[in-house]
Amino acid sequence: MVSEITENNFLNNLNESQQEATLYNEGASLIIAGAGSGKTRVLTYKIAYLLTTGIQPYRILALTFTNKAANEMKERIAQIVGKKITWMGTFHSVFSKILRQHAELIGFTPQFTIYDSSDSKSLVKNIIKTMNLDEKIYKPGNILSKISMLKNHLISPTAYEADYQNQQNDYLKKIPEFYNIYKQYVERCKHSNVMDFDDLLFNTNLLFSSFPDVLQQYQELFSFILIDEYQDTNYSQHLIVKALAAKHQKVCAVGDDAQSIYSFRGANIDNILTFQRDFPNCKLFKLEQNYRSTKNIVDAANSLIEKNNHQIRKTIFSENKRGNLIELINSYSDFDEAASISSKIRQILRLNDYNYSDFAVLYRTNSQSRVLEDAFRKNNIPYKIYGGISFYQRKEIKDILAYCRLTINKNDEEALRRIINYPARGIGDTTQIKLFNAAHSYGTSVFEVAETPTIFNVKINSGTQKKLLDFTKKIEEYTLFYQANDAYASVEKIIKESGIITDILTDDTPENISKKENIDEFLNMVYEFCDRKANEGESNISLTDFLAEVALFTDQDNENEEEQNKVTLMTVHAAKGLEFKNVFIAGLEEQLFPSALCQTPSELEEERRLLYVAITRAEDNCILSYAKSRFRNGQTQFSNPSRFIKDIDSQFLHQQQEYTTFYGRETTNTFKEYRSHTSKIISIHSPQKNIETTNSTPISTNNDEIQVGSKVIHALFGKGIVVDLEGHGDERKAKVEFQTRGTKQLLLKYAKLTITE
DNA sequence: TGACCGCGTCTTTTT
DNA sequence: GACGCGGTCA
Repeated sequence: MVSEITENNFLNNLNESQQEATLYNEGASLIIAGAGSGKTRVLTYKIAYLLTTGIQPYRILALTFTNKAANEMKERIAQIVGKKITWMGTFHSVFSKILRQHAELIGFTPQFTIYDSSDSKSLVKNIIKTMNLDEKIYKPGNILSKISMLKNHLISPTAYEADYQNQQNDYLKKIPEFYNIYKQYVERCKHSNVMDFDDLLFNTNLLFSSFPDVLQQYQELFSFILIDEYQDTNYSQHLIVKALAAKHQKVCAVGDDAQSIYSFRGANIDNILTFQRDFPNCKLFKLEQNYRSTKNIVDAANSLIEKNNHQIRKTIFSENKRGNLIELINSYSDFDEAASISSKIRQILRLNDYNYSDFAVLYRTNSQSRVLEDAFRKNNIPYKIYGGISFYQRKEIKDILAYCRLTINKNDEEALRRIINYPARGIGDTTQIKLFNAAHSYGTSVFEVAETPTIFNVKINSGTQKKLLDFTKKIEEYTLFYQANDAYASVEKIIKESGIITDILTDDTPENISKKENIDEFLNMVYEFCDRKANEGESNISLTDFLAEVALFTDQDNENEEEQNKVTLMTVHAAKGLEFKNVFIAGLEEQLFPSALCQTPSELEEERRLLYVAITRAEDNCILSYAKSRFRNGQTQFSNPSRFIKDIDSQFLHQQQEYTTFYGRETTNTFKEYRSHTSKIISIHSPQKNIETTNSTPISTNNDEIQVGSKVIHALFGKGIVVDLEGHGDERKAKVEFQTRGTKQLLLKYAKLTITE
């Protein structure tokens, strides 16, 4: 009865193609949903509709890209049909829950803890160090991303070793020891009863393939599966979906190939195409009407994305009003850019009925936020900032979490390493090395060795032994405590008794005060977590429950209430799925957007998609901006406008008159500095709409032109003469004798030398 | 053992 | 500019 009424009501809110996509539930379907085409709405209504057909809420599996998206969708579904679906969240959070249920089958305990990226990196570093390898050759970051890629393709160390080609390649790349690092990494994670982010997916696949009865249990449980943002899933995730839906084929993937921006994390745009192959009777729906943006914004975005070769062709259109042209601001410096954006925000606010929260400034890299923040503070523009150092990455929070982790999982090596001597308790490097060595040779945990060092033939003096015992006893005490108390009480006890709070309160430097505030905030979050769980009907919310989720939290997940009416600052990646009335995209320059690290055609296409995502966040106004010079990596660098600007059809663009943005003293300095450096460039730029990026003279000299004897200018060291050259490609170094700063070795990749004659 | 300093390195995006 | 590392000194 109730369901019929609601069903009729909510389906009226959908257009024809949205309705078709919502109502088709006989088999597999793929919904290609253009930006702003009401994708979330379709997904929400589809789930709501399924619930009205009698499917139980716990039998729907809905996978989203962020926890936040999941929570919002859950709430909306509850509003529409009054039912709460249980299995909804990110791949990582849903499958970590499932893994806990069956952890023992694959050699873990249900209390396994989760390594975040910095824990993983620290472990890799440690392995490299203990293997006596050179960190310059075996760069932990590179090694880790290679490991991550392998795991995302389900290539275990054993499988890696089995393929002779791999060793051959590593040998050629001069990292022959890679396999051993990978092997050790996996072994040590397992010994530590720990999974990293990729393991959550890898081990789910392992669980399903090794235990068909477990797989079958979930195949039967989930009678319908929906996945959002399919273009950003990786192979490992794709296989999980394939396995779970293999029997009933009731699966619906929603995505937009044009918005695929996570290939660096292993996401594969082709999963969308593979999806159709894996589910042969898959029905394809396209949502092409954009409800979000003005015609100009949609047309401009279309004209940009057309320049990509690799894409599913579709026609996104808008029936909204034409709207304003995309505006293009150019500035002399990043500093000016920030000032221009501030004054532009003020201007739009004056002329229209907007709030601060209707504005967002998007950028390619987090480091760009700094100048913007300064300008906003100066201009009294309230702002909130996402990204950068995550709350959970702050030292004081990680320290507390490490105590918590060790409390429930004594094998968690990175947690132990972090706190065994923090706060300082006289267990120094020498002792620690002895403990770790013994643990590895006896194949036991470091914690166990620390408890009873003599059993493992570790020779330490009685003083140190006493200190170790104090430490392990303390942790054991927390363990007993958490088993009988709730998460809040446990965390509170740990904060108070571990000595962390005492250490921070010893003196009241501003850093310590802020640390104290963060700790209070953290405790508050634990409280809210318990509160929320209690409201959801769970009792005995323990530290394990909290830890199981906290590792997968991100900053976006805990929006503050006070953050209401503020301008949003974030990276384009973080803006995925969001929309704002007015969007600024800052730093549209070569070397920055597209990033200097993206060189191959496919990488450049991803950068272009990234800009497409950025532009399509805008509802009413979209303003692009670039600066001629930018303070980066400790020095002023010059660059040309982004090639992507000329990818946008000029009929949708309005370029502000050149060089109108002068703000304050700093600008004048920058301007002078700029002129003195590049007196040529000023005349190159014609004040026309179309910007010629291809013909403008590059500001820094092509490195190949530099020879021994070349007279050069360096932005910081001034004039000099090249006296020696060595290396090739990115490694190419020049020895330069500067007139006033002596002789320096410079990596040409970074030095940006200019030949003067 | 810990605090501090100076040097060199490296700079993308994040579940 | 920020960070990590290694060396030095108390």
